[in-house]
Amino acid sequence: MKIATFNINGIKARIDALPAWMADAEPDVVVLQEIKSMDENFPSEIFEERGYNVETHGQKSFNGVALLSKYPLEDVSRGLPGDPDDDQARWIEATVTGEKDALRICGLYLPNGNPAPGPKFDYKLDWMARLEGRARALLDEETPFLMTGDYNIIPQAEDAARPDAWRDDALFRMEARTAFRRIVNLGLTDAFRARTQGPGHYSFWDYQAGAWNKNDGIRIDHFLLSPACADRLKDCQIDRDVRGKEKPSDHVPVWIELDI
DNA sequence: ATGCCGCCTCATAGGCGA
Repeated sequence: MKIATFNINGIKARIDALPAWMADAEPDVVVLQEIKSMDENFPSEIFEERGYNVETHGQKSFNGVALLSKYPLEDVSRGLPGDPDDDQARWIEATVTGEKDALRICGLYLPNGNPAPGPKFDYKLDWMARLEGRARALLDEETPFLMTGDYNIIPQAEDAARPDAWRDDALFRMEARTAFRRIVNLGLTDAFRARTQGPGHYSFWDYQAGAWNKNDGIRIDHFLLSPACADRLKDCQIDRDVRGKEKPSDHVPVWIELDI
């Protein structure tokens, strides 16, 4: 089962590039972030015509996550538990069943948190505490699971071309990295780092200042796998070439292959 | 020190992103 995550930075702007990449990559499941669309305006038909089931959790103008899956999407749940006043659309989860086992797939768009310090950074840290709570709850269940999406976290210096430039940024500040590390340390596996070590692997390049041409990127789109899920990991890759194509998002897809 | 670029919208300027 091939599962991909992709922050598309607006479904309307990626109406050609997203299906083009999917036709090439042939993922079984796609976890989308920043659809920037309300549910009723998401062009589900485009994907349904290609054999995907579609579940969205959208909002107007900002944020928004979605699941596209060739397998049925069961027990769909929207919104990260822990704060009934949080109306930002950043979390969706569903169960898919492969040939061997069921898998709980959680799609997330973690808050950016800039400027830091400040209320937006506080919201990011609060959100990460809730994410840790959800991870703990899922670990108590029997179903293997993964949590994937745009984490807006640079885990280590090797995950940025210019780590010094990010030192005080909400994506790299110690409080944010520590919160991420605390979640991983529950027993989850960073799928990319389970397969590939060393610097120079990025999933985001800013539109500004020629970042792509200079390969001035950061790795902020991640797969965290539960122990039972990590046992099924066959591969994890970043589709970096997508950044150089026509009208790209500033993020590229990251995908895993699971024997499940 | 800031903007760079590109997304969005009760748009044509301003908020947001990373």
